[in-house]
Amino acid sequence: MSLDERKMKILKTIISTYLETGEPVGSRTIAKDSDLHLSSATIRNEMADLEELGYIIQPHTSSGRIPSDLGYRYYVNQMMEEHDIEIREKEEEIETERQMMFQKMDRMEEMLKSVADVLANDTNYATLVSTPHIRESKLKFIQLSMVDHCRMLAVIVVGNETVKNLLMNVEDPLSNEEILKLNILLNSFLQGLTLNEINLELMHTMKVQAGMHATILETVFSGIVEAIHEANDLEIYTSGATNILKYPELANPSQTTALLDTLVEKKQLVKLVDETVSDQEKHGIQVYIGSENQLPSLKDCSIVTATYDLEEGGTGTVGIIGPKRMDYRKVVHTLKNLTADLDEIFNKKS
Amino acid sequence: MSLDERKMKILKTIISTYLETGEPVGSRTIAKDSDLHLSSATIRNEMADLEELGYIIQPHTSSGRIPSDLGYRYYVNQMMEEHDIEIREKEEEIETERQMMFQKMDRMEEMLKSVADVLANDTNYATLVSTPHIRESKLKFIQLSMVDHCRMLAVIVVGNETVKNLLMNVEDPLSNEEILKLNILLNSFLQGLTLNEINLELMHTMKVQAGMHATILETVFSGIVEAIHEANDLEIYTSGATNILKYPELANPSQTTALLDTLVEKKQLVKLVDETVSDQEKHGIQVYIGSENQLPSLKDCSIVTATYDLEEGGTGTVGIIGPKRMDYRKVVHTLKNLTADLDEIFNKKS
DNA sequence: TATTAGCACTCGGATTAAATGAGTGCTAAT
DNA sequence: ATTAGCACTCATTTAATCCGAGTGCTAATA
Repeated sequence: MSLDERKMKILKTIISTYLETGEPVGSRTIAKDSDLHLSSATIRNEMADLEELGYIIQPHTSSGRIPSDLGYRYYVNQMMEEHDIEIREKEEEIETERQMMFQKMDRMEEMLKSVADVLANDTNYATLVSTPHIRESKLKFIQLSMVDHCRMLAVIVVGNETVKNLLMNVEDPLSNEEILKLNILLNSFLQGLTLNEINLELMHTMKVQAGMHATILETVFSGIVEAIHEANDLEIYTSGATNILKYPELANPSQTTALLDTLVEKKQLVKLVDETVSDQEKHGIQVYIGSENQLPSLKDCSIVTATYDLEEGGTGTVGIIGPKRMDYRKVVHTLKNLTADLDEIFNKKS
Repeated sequence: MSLDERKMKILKTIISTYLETGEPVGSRTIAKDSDLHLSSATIRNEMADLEELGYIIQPHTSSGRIPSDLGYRYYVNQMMEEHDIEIREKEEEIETERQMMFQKMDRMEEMLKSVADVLANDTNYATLVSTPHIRESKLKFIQLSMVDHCRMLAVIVVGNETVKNLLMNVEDPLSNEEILKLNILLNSFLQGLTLNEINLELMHTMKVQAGMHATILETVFSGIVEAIHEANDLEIYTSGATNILKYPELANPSQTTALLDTLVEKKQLVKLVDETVSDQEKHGIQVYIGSENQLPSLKDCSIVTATYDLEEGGTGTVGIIGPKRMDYRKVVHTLKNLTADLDEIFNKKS
């Protein structure tokens, strides 16, 4: 026994009906709704087969069937193969709204936050956006300057976007020439280096040349370490976490706490993002159904992720987290558009 | 009929019992627990009086009593008057833990985030921490510099802590002398000014002096506006939002969404913080019980807030949000200590 | 051989009924 | 002024019952 044409059709109907209603689907419903004209009895036989094959599940004897993870998986794979998804609803509106969103923001951080917000609003699921993850950032530029007579500011530019500021107190103010010297020293030695390439020997040489200002260098060095770490670390923004409470199957009190916790406290989500980045294919869109993802607290959810790219080689992630019966078509479509837009923005902007 | 000694004693017992158990308190319980030796019948009479006076409530005929908002209010006021609260449990441990927390952080932002986290962990309530709110920040220092041949970096220092960076593309690179000139121009005109004091006329004069680089000034100006706004805007960090699910009286599905939403999405919380700042007294500790606070979604919660001060005149808020039957003693005590520590840190550090 | 009609059976969920017990208010006695 | 006693209330628990959507199986049909 295998998946013939008719079984596939029935399976599809079961799943899409279940996506809409969230209730187990019975044989009668299908007999009426599907266009193949069969009696409920025949459908029942087929459903028994589908259950044996592992695509659907009966929550209890004498209830309709719901899709198993395998069933969802089949459905999603099928869907991804259809060469293009042509949902066009209100495309223009949405497009202009997005433009607005993008225009207003100048700092990437702010923009990504608002991407998460808008997305959560649009879809009614929880959303997740990570900052681009850059393998190994290089030091681009350093500048010291006196802000007032007892405080010095160090500005450190890493990679292409990250800027780190460091305010430090100094006992006696440095003259303009001294500052200038230090700046030249710092930039000529360090520009273009990664964290690994700044070694003890180099640091020693520099300190010798800096003479009496060696202590300042110390502070600057630790600032550099932090700046580079910061640039490498990925930040995660989430939004719409409470949306999941809208789906009764997820709102059961015992799990809901753990679920919300993972979404709000974020730390665990890093795993998800890492996973995403490592196995990308098909337009960078990934679908994780139920326990296909790493986090046990999300085992009753599905997660759809997409990646966007920075031209410098960084890769960020956008994800949607919802119930297993989420509207995959819409979600995939939305994410595709969104990441396309993001790609464009980041490349135009550079 | 008024609050005599005995009624007060009974009221206190009712409230503190209810704080522990969360269950309505009946007359028998009190007859046994309180040290005044009365029969349950007498207590019942007194309780009827207390109810008439508005201090307690009967959820339904024939159940015990629970405190009304007024009752809580009485209890809290009473408690605040007792000159000092002497909970000493594990004081040293906690103290060292705090030291750790403070040491590791250098950036204020990071530190405040972790304050919220630790606090939420310690208390099992939701917490809120706002960055200091400074009335009217002044521009302290501006510096332009070329990062590479086509990009210019503007560093803008506002108030005492906030630093804003602005990366912009320029068609043709400026020479060192030109940059130097612009820097002198900017600082000599703008240093020490607030947003109001930078007017059109001033801007015009500067543009004339800048000659061909007027367009750069434009960008810098809008950067300044943003930087000052950023410094004035208060940021709010929350943590432990899901803690509220631990209290059954708050976990009812219909309210819980709104509740979590306010905590997670933060925007509304600004109101709370504003309120706090405006009416502070008694060590800056404020207790808002039930609908005493502005936000309808928090009407079944109590909120305890405290303020900490920056020496430059900024004021930040730390708050705890929990069920009305929260452990007020502990919370007030914790907040007092915490803000004392924060004050110390910020003043030592400066 | 594939499909269908018919029927007995299952079982979760909703509805109803009764039992429980913590707690009250009131009255009469101390 | 206090207390013992009693009738009454009402949320909560438990059990009993009903309902109906849905199934699996069998025998009839095309």
